[in-house]
This record gives sequence, structure tokens and C-alpha cells, in this order.
Amino acid sequence: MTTFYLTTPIYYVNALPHIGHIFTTTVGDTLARYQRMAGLEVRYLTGTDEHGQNIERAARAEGIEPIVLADRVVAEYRKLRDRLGFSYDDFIRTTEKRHHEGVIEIVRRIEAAGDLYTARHEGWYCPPCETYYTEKELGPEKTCPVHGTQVEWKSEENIFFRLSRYQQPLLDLYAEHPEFVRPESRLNEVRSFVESGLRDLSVSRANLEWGIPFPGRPGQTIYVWLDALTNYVSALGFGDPGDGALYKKFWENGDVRLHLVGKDILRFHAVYWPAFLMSAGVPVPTVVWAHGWWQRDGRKVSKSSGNLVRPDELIDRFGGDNVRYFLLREMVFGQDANFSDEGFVDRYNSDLANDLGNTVSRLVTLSRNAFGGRTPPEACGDSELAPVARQAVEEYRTAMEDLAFSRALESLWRLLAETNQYIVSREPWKLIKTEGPTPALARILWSGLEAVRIVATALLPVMPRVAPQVLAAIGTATPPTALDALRWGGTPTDAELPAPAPLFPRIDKEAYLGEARAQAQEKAKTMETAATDAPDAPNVSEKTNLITIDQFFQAELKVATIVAAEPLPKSNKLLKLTADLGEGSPRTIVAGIALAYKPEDLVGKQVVVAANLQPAKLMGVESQGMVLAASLDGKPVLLHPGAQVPNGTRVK
RNA sequence: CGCGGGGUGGAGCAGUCUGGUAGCUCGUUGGGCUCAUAACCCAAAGGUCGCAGGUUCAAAUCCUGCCCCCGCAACCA
Repeated sequence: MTTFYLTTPIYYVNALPHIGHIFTTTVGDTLARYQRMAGLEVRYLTGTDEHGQNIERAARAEGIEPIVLADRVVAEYRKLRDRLGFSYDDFIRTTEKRHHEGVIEIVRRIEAAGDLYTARHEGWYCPPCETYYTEKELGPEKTCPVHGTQVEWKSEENIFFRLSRYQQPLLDLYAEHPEFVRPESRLNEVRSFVESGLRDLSVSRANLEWGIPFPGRPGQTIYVWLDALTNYVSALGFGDPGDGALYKKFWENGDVRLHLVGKDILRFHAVYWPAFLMSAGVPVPTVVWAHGWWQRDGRKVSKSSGNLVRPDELIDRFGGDNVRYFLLREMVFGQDANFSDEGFVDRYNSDLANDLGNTVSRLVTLSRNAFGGRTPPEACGDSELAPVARQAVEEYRTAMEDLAFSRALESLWRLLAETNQYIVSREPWKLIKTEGPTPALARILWSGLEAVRIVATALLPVMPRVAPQVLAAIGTATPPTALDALRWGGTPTDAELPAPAPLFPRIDKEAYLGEARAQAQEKAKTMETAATDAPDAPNVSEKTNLITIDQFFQAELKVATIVAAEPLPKSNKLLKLTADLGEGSPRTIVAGIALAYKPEDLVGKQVVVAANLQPAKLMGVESQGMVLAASLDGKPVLLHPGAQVPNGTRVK
């Protein structure tokens, strides 16, 4: 039997699951379910990446062990299995013993191949980035190009992997297997990266506690990619002293080994990972498939702007399957897509409530009325709808094989539209009155039901819980498990037909949008307060949003006059302000207001400044305070006193 | 020369690789139907496919130049 091994990326446990994780796992799940129905032997893997300095730091900040933090986030991921009906066969955590064994084994093989060497690595290092930068990349005054904070001169021994040795083998791989990277456009990206030259890759860190110790290299810890990527084989028992049957079946002798990834981590999966495997003498994956990102209301999703799409409320409100449908229908696989509450409700109402739900409802009612609460007593093999359905199924299958879920669903919905047209053109409600339950009427209604049955069957991989309900509603109590059920002819004749209940009740759009807005505001509030006491920690528990007056007075807010303002070179958001707080010498304050204010308009204005903030370097300039502004959709609106007051006046 | 994504009827998008009458969903307007979840069916209005050149019998699609928008702290798929 053809094997089909499918993986999602393993998710980093420093944040709660969001729409992106859910999307990738939904895609994998739908594909896994589809391929199972197609008769392949499927194994579907997901999991979590739990090592690294970021986790360590976040845990310490909360005063807990990293594993405790990891456990907490993992619990959230596991909850999604039930909430969204995920059917993965395995969930791997990089802190598990089996994973350690796999990593040790792959390192051992890479070492044996002579692809590891130790070298002193010296340079400017940014701790938050965990990255070295060259002089050229640094900002003014030796600052990190990313953070704008001071970098450190660091010198440490690292283990390097001879990635450079695999440049040509990788190019050969891409040439021989152009399907290795999908979609095709991404292959060019990967190829040109490799063609531009590969440098050896540092695969260890010297001062990293939270990770897997590098075998035979005391003091070194295996760094992220060599650790994390290996999960795809360690989960199959690679490196396990046992029989390794799963590994042999699904990897070594497997037919399809497919990694789903987001476009941001494509390079690691399409370059580093196959290079590691080639070195270790292990087969490379057959496909790395990259998808795009979800945006929120047309903007990139980010924690700081508070526009995360948290899946919980959506699932609570609409159910997991409807969320799955939306995600798969709305994103053209491979490209970025946009999430909005309005778009969600529109999609739900028009596709699920109007088209699918209503079509079921009208057919069931007609049938029940005509045939005494049962399906029509006569099938219709040569229905006009049959060839239409056949074509829809064909398009659906082609699209599903190509991970083009939105196209697959479109073709099913075309069939639904045709079904509605068919019903209208035959006017069965008139026939019931004029001629009664004739064989002709039976064939018409049976055809309609059959078309819907095919749609619902094709939806099983997409909506694993709701699709069976649809099937049950039209007389098929046991959902089929194989794709042959997509052939015309499966609707039972003269079978019991339960009274219709709305499967997809319509949502009142205006009411829902109001509701969603109120929720978002509520959430923004709790997030703000949570951010003050645990900057990077996942906020699982409820936090109160009340502070005491003493806490409030910890912030020294003072009035200051802006005496000078100039833009910061190379920055488009920052202005460098000189502000008089009545302290003798003025302060330098960097403010991210350049998009909303011109420097010349600010000079002479009085503003409110948080005066006892820790100084911070932004683009190499030390900022000695913060100018207060109301934040309106990310655009700052400065606060000014209602009347001129002396500089340094306390605000309370 | 920092990197990347994008500009297609009112909104959101597909189509661009592999040129050949511009398509989908929603919305709007008019009509129909009454089995159905104010649903469904029919019809209409609405687009110089960012701009300018070029190649071609033919360009949303290929080439050149330009304009505009969005993202690029961490996290993250």
C-alpha cells in the first residue's frame, strides 16, 4: 500500500496557538483525511519545539522551570485536537526521550561523515536575536540592526556543519525533483539562495542550558535547527534502539514524505534539512510545501498591535468545523490571505447557511412531504445532474491532490448551485400537488439528494464532524470511509429521513460584529495589564485589570516642552526630540511618531512625558523618557496640557 | 540601489508561469418562485485589469521604465 507521511512544523511553545498554527494543522488534517479516504496508508505528525534561550528566559521571568512552561502551552495545543477534530497520529515534543535519541543518532552519523568541526566564532552578538552580525550590518554605535540595542563582542567555540559541501548536491536535488519545493514559485527562491553560496552553519551554542547536550563536545548544546528538524524522523523511531518499523515504513521506504511549512521557514526545510539528511545518509523528504500567512483586516498579525486572531472565540461561537471550512476556503494556498470578522460571517452565511444548509433543508422537506418521511423510493441513474456531479468530483479531486483547497471547495459549491437550479427548473413542489408521489417526482428529488450527498461526502476531510451530520440528515447514517462513495448512486431509496433541523443557523451579521468588537476591546484591556507583569510569558490565567493608586504613582508623568525635534536618519517612524522637563538640562527622547507629526510642528509644544522610564536605545540613540500619546489604530495622537504650565509639572 | 508582498467593476479576491471574447463571492437594482434557514432561481447595472512605452495578428498575462500601497522589534505558520 502506498504510504503517505505528512508533517506540520513543530510549534514553538513561547506563545499560545493562533490562527496560523490552526491553519497549518487544519490543512494537514484535511489532507491526511483525504488521503486516508483515497486508500493510502497515512501517518500524520505534529508537535512542539520546546528548547532554546527564548523559552528558558520566558520561564525564568515567571520563576518556573522551562518544562513547566512548555507543559502549559502543550496542553493548549492538545485541546485543539478535540476542538477542531484533528486526527494526527502522533504528537512529538522535542523534550521527549525518543526525540533526544533521534537527534543523537543523526549527529552521530553527520559526525561520522566528517561534516562537523569546531571553530572559534567571534563577533558582535545580539542576545535577543541569538545571532552574530558583521560590522557592516550593525547600526550606529554598534547596535543590533534588528533591535537597535547594544550588541556584545562575543567569542565562543561552536560546532559547525559543512553546509557548503552540499551546495551542489542540493542543486542537483532541485534539478532532478522540481516538485521538491511547492508551490513552484518558491523553488526559484530556494534555488537562488543556494546558488548564491552556502556558508557552513553553526549548529551549537556554548551557553545554552535548555537543549540537548552535544554528544562528545562538553559545554556545547545542539542549536535549534539540527534539534527541531530532526523531529520528523525521531517521531518515527529513528535512533530508537527498538525495531524502527515505523521509520522504515514511512521514511526509509516511504512513498510520500511531505512537510507542510509556512513560507518563513521554507529555507530551513528545503536547504538545511535535506543537507543534514544527505550527510547522515538518510533519504530526503519528497516534498516541502509552503503556504502563506494570515493577515488580520489587511494588516500583518502581531502581538504588539493586539490584532491576533485567537481561535478560541471563533470556535466557541461557530464550532471547529466551520472555522476549518473558512480557513480552507478563504486562503489560496501558497499566498497570503486576510481574516476579518465580516468576511467570516459573510462566508458562513452565504456558503454554509444559504447554499449547503438551505439546500439540504429544502430537499429533505420536499422528500418527507412527498414520501411519508422517507427518501424517494426510486433512484435516478441517468439524472441530468449525474454528469455535473462527476465533473465537480473530478475537479475536486485534482484540486485536493494539489492542496488547492479553495478550488476544491469552489467546485463542490458549483455543484450545489447547479442542484438548486435543477430543483427550481423541475418545480417538484408543484408536482407533489398536481400528481402526487410519482416515480418521476422520486427521481427528481433523489437526484437532488444524491448531489448533496456527494458534496457532503467530499466535505468529510474538511468538516469531519459536520459532514456526517449532513449525511445523516439526508438519509446516510454511516459516513463512508472511501472516496468511491463520490460516485453517483449512493443515496438510499425509501430510507428514513429525519425531520430537518438547521445545520447552519444564519448569523445576524450586525449583531455579531458588535459582539466581536466588544470582545476585542475587553481583550485589549486584559492584554495591556498582563503585559506589565510578564512581558514575554504566555498569559494563560485571567489577570485583573485594576491597579492600586500606589502602582499608578510609580510612574512619574511630567509636562515638558519640546525645544527641538529632528527625524532620525534611516528611520521612518522615529523622531528625536529634545524636551525640557524643568531639570536644568533638557532630555533626549526618541518617539515613534514620525508618521503622524512633522518635526517643525512640534517645537514649542508642551507634552506629557513618562520621566522615570529606563533609558533605551532606539536606532542607536538613547531615549530618556517616553512621550505620551493616545494610540488610535496604531497612529499616535499626542497629549497636550489644556493650558500652559511650568515644565516639570507632575501629571496625576 | 536594503528585502518581500501587492495594485483587476462598490467590497473581498481568482486569473498572470503555459498571451486569444475579463471571472468568482458579497453587495446594489428589477423580476420570478413559495419546497426551504428573509432562503432559492432569472436578469441587469457596474471594470481604460496602477501609469507609460515596447514585443505580437492578439497583452490583465511577456519585456522596459515609472507611480502608489502594505509588511519587515520580538513572537509567529
